[in-house]
Amino acid sequence: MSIHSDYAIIALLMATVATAKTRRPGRRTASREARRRQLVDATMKCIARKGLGQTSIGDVAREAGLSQGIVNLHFESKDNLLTETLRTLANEYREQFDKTLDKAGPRPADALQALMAMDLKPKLIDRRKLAIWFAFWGEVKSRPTYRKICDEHDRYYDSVVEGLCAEIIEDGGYTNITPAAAAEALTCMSNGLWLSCLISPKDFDRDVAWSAIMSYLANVFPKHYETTT
Amino acid sequence: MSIHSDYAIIALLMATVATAKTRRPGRRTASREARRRQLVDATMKCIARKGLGQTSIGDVAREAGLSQGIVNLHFESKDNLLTETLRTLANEYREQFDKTLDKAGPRPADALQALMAMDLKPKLIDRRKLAIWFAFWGEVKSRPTYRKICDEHDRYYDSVVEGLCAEIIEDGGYTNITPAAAAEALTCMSNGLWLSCLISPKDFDRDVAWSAIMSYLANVFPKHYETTT
Amino acid sequence: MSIHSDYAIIALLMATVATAKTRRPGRRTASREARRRQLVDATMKCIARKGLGQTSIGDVAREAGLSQGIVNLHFESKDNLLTETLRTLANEYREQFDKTLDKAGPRPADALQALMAMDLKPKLIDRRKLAIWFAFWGEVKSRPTYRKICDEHDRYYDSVVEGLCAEIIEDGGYTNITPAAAAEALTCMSNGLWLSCLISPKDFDRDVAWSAIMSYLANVFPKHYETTT
Amino acid sequence: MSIHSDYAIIALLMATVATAKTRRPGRRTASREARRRQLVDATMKCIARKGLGQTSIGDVAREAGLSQGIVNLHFESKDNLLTETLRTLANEYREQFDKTLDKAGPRPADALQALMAMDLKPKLIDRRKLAIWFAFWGEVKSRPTYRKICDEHDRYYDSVVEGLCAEIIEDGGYTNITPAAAAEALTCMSNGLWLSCLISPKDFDRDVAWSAIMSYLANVFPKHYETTT
DNA sequence: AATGAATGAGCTTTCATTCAT
DNA sequence: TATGAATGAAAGCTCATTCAT
Repeated sequence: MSIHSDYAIIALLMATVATAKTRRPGRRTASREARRRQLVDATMKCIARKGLGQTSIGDVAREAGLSQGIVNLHFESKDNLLTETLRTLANEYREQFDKTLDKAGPRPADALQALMAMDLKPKLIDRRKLAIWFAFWGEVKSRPTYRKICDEHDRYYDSVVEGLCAEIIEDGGYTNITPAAAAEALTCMSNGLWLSCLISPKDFDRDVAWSAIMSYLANVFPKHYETTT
Repeated sequence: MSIHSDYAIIALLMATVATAKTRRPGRRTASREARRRQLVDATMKCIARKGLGQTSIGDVAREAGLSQGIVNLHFESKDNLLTETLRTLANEYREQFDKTLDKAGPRPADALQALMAMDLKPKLIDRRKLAIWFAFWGEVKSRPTYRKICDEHDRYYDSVVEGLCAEIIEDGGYTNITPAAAAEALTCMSNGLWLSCLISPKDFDRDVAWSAIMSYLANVFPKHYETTT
Repeated sequence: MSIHSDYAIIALLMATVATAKTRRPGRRTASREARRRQLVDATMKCIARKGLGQTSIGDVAREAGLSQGIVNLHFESKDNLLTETLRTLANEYREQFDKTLDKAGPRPADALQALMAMDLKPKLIDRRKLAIWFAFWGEVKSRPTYRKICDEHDRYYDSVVEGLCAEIIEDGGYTNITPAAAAEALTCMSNGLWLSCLISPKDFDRDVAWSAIMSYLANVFPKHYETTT
Repeated sequence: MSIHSDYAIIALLMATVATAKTRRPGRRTASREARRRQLVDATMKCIARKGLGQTSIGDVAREAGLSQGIVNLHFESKDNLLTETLRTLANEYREQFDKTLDKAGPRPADALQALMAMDLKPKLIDRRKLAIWFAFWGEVKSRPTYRKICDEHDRYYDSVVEGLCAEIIEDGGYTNITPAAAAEALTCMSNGLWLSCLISPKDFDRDVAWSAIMSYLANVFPKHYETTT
């Protein structure tokens, strides 16, 4: 991990360590974890294709090529499966996030740009994944558990971005903006771009999206980013 | 309507005029429309409280203080009710939007700021309303009808904002940004702020959100907006 | 009426005089009867098209171009409507039957042949009418009222046919058969032909059907009917 | 099988071999088939007692002593259950039919008489079974699937009877009738007798019915059947 | 006499969950 | 560990009937 991950580590400590599952050591554990992951993957496919409300336990089992009872065997309830799916989704994102941070090199400006770019990468912004995120966000209000997971996930993201902005602001001696406001603007832009991509996939233009982000960076942090209209 | 509504009118023409229903004049029409509206309102309340997937036709009827069969009597299917609800939600937003545009006065910069402010107004950004938007966005991928309505709605918003940005850019002779990129950045920020508000209501700070938006405007259009950190 | 109608009269007396409705004399009576008949006709169309089980009161009202509540206003219940429809169906048949008998002339053999021919007439044996008969027969077992009406109707038919056969047998001095058996054979054949027409409309051949009946008459009453293979 | 079954075989080939289901061999198959049959039996009982239109899926499940969901588990829809019930009814009849043909011995006249007798046998002509046949016939017009099954069933019956008549006619050198007409007359008489039995069970007299049929045979095929008035 | 909005019971169907194998 | 038959609660929808207008 690079130096910037310090923020990541802090954020990690802030967040409830929800992923620390009780892993019984032993022969069967691996197989058990594999089955769970297989089911979570099947769930994601189903949600992306049919939507969260239309995804039944039977669909998931069929998608995974297994039998009816399998989900309750491994997750005890549909609720657990969905929660686990959301957690996995968030973890996957975080892995990408941390990897991106690692690769970006030591300069905060590069790291920030790399993170913004990541959110627009075709792999991540593919509509199926977006659909899953929005499916869960759609239930956030009525499902405290989902809200909590998303909240942790967001806080982690925000804290890293805010840290990077703080470094850049300090480095550039900018007085036109606070780290918090800059981070808020950037993260919100990212999320908003996802919505555009979900709703108007045909009109969605990665270049315009990218120039929207870069125009912000170039105008707010002119010493660090060049205007490239 | 002020001068800025020209964009609104253009956008209006672009959008399918879905609301032009054939209303037979007569005694019962009013009552019938009122019932439909009553049911749509009840639906919104239910979705906000329990989520879209957990809202049954029975819940809606109970919320409205009417009988089981009432929804199918007036909407023929749950699907129609939900579609109508989304449409009503979008129409309500548009009314607010147009009214805001009207009140803002003749200067594009004022109009743009007023629109941004509107999205943060407690009344509009109240979590219940947000929850409904996200509930529908969560189904957009698997429900083409929802997608279409949201798409039209977004296009209207975008076209107006882009028009305002174009006026401002021309007026200020800005070369650092295109109208499209500025509009994309602003609309995405708005949507992203909604997500923050939905997911982290306790941490959501209207002032930070507002300064995020204003910092963008002040930096991108410095001749039109003052820095107010 | 011709002489053969004596049997008709006897049968008539045997049958419960179910059709004697309480007709209040007065201005509105005619209009009221007309509405009832209009609804009965609409019912027949619906049953022919969609089947008895799939015909709702709403369908009937729509077919008649009237409003929802009209059936209950004029018949008090769906049950009454259906019963009245069956009665009307039977009455229509009887009118045809009596008219045929009237036209057939004084000789029993001619009358019998004319009745048999009537059952095969395109107008009567049109599949829509058959469908209605079978729709009611299908419910006979579980609906005593239907059974009663059909029973009366059949008894009338049988008694006339049996009477004609008796005359023919006496006239020809036949010893090979009883009137009851001959009548049973003929009426059953008629009904059975209807079933063929209903089930295999494309293969149903009126000529074969007619020759089946005539072969019976020619062989059983050789002095009265000629073989016409 | 006796020699007469040749016709049965031909007819069998003509008919769509709908019963050849893909039965996966294995443990559960037997049990699954048994459940389906149990449900079909329960359906027959319900239809006989309450009529087709009044038979709900819940009634069938209760009759079978099982739970609500069982029918949709094994048949996927009520429609499938009813279709399967009709098919089973037709198959049962065919089994009886073939068995009767087998037992009747080599002479066509005997076989024909045995078939006619079979239709009047108390076991077969019991009103409950008749009610089921008529229940389905009542829906034939509006349900193409029912019509098709009944059509196949009838064709089989007809082809066998017509074959027997052809043999008898050739053997006796009869010129008074064609095989087709004779077969039509006989099958129609059988069906018509069922209707009598359904509608006027108290007046229905097996002896009269039988003498109606025999009178036909004796008069049309005098060399093969004796007059027994 | 006629309408059509409203009701609520009852239907078919779906589906999370249980459990014997 | 895995299966899939079975359950039963709950869902959406239909419809005969009622009733204010």
